[in-house]
Amino acid sequence: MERYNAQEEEPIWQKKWLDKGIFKAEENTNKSKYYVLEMFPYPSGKIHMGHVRNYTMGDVIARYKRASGFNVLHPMGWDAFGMPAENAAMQRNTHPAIWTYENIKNMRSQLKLLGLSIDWDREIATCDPKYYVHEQKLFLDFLKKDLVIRKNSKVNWDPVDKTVLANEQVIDGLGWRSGAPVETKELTQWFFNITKFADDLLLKLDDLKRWPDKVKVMQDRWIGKSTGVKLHFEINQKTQNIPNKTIEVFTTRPDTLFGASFCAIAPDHPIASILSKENPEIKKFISTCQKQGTTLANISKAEKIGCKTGITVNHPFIKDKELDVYIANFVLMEYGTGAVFGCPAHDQRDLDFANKYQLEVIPVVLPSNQDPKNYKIVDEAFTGEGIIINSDFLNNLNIEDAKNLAADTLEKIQINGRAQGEKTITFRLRDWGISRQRYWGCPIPIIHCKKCGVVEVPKKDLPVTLPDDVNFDVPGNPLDRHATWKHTSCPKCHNPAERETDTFDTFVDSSWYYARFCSPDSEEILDAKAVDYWLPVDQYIGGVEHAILHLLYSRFFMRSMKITGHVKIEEPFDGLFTQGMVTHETYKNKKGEWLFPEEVIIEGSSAKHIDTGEEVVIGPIESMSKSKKNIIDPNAIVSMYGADTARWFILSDTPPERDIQWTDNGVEAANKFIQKAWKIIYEGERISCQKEEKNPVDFTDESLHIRKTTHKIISDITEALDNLRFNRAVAYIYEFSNYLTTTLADNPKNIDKSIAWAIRESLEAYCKLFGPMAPHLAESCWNHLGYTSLLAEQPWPTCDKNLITKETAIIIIQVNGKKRGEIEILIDTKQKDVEQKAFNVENVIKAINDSAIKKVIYVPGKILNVVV
RNA sequence: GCCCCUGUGGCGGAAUUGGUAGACGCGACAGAUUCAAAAUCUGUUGUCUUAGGGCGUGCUGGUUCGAGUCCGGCCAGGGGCACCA
Repeated sequence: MERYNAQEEEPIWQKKWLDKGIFKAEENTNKSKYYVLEMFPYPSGKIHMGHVRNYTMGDVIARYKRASGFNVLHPMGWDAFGMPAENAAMQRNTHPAIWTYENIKNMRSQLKLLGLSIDWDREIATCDPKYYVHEQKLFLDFLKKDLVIRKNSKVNWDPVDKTVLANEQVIDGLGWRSGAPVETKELTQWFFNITKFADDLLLKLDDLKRWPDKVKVMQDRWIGKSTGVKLHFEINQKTQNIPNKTIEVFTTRPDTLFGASFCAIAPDHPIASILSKENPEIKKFISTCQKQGTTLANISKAEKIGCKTGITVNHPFIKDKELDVYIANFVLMEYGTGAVFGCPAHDQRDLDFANKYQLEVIPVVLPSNQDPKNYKIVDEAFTGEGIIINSDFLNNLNIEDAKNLAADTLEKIQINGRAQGEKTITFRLRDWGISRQRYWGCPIPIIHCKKCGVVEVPKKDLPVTLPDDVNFDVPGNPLDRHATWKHTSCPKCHNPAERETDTFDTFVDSSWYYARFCSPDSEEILDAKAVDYWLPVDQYIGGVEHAILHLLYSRFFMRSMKITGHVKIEEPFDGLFTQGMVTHETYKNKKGEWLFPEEVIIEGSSAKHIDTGEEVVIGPIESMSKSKKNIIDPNAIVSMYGADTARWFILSDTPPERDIQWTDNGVEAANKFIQKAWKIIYEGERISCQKEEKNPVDFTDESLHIRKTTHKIISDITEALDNLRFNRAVAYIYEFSNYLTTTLADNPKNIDKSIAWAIRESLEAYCKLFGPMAPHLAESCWNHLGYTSLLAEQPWPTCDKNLITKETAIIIIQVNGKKRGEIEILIDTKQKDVEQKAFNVENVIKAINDSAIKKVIYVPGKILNVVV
């Protein structure tokens, strides 16, 4: 027997699959559809192990579903717009398009080596005008339905480079290239009106039964619905000369109004801006706050600081009570109204603040276990349930009732000709800003005309394509300084006008690509028949890092596309799976420089450098990253062991949602399996009967046992794959391998006919079962079993239920919950008979030891517990 | 600070609705084969033990005939975050 040679075999099968076109999704079929999609890659240049894991999992599902009789759509494309292409252009003086297409070419050929069952005819790249022309059309359709709005928003502005920076280009408040302190600048930008769907996006999370709870919780919190009251505090006009008569605050706790001891506004609140003009102290405080940034979690640990405005406001319920208004670093302009009232007793931030500035702390909610006479709040705010105290007309109510009564009362009080308060629902979700001041993105199909204002590019003039003749010598957006591209005429009045030079956020490209895959060549945005048939995606797979933005934006897009009539449903992804990362040990030399794994030789628990012999420090296991050099190149693994080994390893041992540690031992084990499976088929084929031979009339006990084992494994693996438990499917294959190895060794050539038949049945099932995971090997095995057909076209083995129905069962005998013995019984033996048999077991008699039997619990087919 | 998740042998991890804890793989050890090694194959491998068993799923308390699984409290590790009023 020759060793299985993956390097020789794999290309053969890849070519056969391609030539026969068996992975092409069928257009006209009566079969049920199954749409498998993995998050498409950004063409960075090379595939990495994360891709291998992602696409292997998807491929297993696609192959399994195809074998199970589904019409499978399993496409691939490229999320091809984005900043790295522009960075490459700046660094290497290559055009973003050339760099991107070169990368796509490389990565496509790398992916093809993995033997993925992809319908490559549907490949799309988002930077292709044939793709983005439809995105531009969609944008115009959205615009007509008021799904797009235009408003001001802040951007990071680099004053030296005179360019807008992404968050990741701002390092410690400085521009990444210029090093200049970043300023904020207001620009008029385009937004998708995602907040319009806030309630629906939240509500329908419940219907996503095949999504991980984790992702749903994250989206729930991101949307952040809260019910409360907006109320106007009347400004005491004596205190400051400002135009505002009231400050509007939002609260979810109107029940604690009697405990209010101050008000606070955000540093960028309009009133703060007015005051800062005349008060240098306030101005200084505001700039201190701005330096803190608002995006980092560690600010939550930062000290709560504030600055008195000098303004006071009147308490809505308590006559003559005034509250000082502060500007405070923990109040956010983006949420609610940018102003709060502080009730220190029942909010930790307010309490920290009050303690710092020696403000009143009035408890108004009394926990049930406390005595009102000596109930005090010192440095821990009470946020639990209780009864209202110290609150006039709210006293003795529970929190819920007090909230309602307070809100109702506020609605009845008139102030400046309107109700002082009103019940409101607030979301933390903000509209999606889609304008980017960059070249390598989809142009926004808009023309700005001095006379007509914002004018749409007529659909007949689409696509608005990117000009090729650009350079990146100077910072900033090349579209903005392009000599001719920018200048055009107004479609309405035909006077000179300017193109919008902003391009779309790349999340726009990825918010609808899954729909375009249904009809990638259609002249329409989406082919109605195709999307109605294929959508939703049945199984979507990708990294959990996209749990919020990409998935939420896609859900927004489906809703919007439904409104514009392009699709009929609202949810894009019926099933979602988020896979874990690929990790590896890290290595450093004595100088503290990172080393690649191939530079290191491991000896027991220590390591040394492969060339110098210098001692190497083994660091913690971390997710693979270029910066730490703990990466394994998929290409290297494929060329050394073959794609099946890489695929097999990445599916083994670790549950798919967890991080998997890449180890050399693991790869060796995977490769060992490949060889072992080949050997089993090779040896087994000599013993088994001919293919397609009729099944014998009678089976011996032994041949029946082989059949039973085979069908049990079929059932187990089918269940594992249905639940995406790839690691368990692998374990069952190992179990089957061990069983087959022993069975073959026990049966020399001159065996019983029924055994020869049972062995063939098991061998055929065997390669079909590991087929989705190691598809090339499976084809070679299938071929060795005498078939000229492709295994990829064979149906999934079906489990004969009669063969796995058990006639007998092992019953565990427990005495007081401890195992004392086991007996084998017929499955429907009555409890009385089981007991009788159990009481004859020596160890059981010993354990009972003449004690009185209190109770006997019998779980049929499983356990008998005797309580003494 | 808030939210979420996870703690099982030397390691990765199995264990349906609460019902034999440790499947399967790695590593280690022993043996076979070999001049020798690699590869391969066969065993053993949670722990203590007086060899009858005892103890074992982060710690601790509870529910139960019975808890890795359910409930309370704690500890540790990981992840997310936009201080969300």
